[in-house]
Amino acid sequence: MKIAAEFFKLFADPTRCRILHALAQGEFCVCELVDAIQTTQYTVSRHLAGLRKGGWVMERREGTWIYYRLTVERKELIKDVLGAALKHGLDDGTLVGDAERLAQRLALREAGRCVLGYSQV
Amino acid sequence: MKIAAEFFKLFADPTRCRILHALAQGEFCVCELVDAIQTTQYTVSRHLAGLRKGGWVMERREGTWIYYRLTVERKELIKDVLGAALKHGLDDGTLVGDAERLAQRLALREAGRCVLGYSQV
DNA sequence: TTCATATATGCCTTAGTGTACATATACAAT
DNA sequence: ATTGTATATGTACACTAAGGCATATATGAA
Repeated sequence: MKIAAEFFKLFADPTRCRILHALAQGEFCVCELVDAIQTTQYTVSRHLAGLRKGGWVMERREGTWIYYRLTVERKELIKDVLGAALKHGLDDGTLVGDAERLAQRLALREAGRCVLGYSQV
Repeated sequence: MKIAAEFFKLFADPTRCRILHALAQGEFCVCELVDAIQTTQYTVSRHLAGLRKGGWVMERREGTWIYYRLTVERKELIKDVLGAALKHGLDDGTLVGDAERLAQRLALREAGRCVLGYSQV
């Protein structure tokens, strides 16, 4: 039973919920997530570390950038559950905003530039 | 955004997850839930109090028994999300066992008897 | 009124968790 | 080597939350 509870715990935190929703739409590097989720780098990194340890996400290095994506085995589960919740209007607009910011970052990625949007050295 | 996180937090605890899954299948009184979930009375009562305050469940008194059920507005949301998770095999058998015990209690209810199965006076 | 059953709750301890700050590591370029 | 960028992590702190224990409340019966 703890399996189910552990699973739902993934979405029980706003930040992690936003990260998972972003990754449910594609592969993103940490700085892109930081920009989209509008939080600090170490917060995102920590959540990703936990998700990685739990086998929910995979990483792929490309230079200094590290791209994260949902693992194949769990991708559908996550998308289905998130979809079921969103179908009932559980998003207050935050996830939509995240998606827009992610789209903007994707444009920058095309230009080969990955600029940190957060102001913390 | 906190709305979604708060919602998923409902299922982030094994006991509460089992209670909600039980209530997703019908209306049950506290002692029936205690028996099915196999925990203490005050634990169930506490969770139900929280769920009531959050507007997730409704109560209906009948003598000394108090029957709880999911509120109409949120019933489908809960069932859909739980269903999506269970579809991917997230139950280790616990929820199935709970359902069986609930069925047994329903038989007792027919006989007009609601006996506490937990041994704590 | 007294007793039995069913449910709720105040208090406490404990475990878990999310974030902030600082720092460390990894890679690329000059 | 040094600098800059991107990411990870050790430590500490604050906060939440779940369960145990005792007790209170509510209803019904004798």
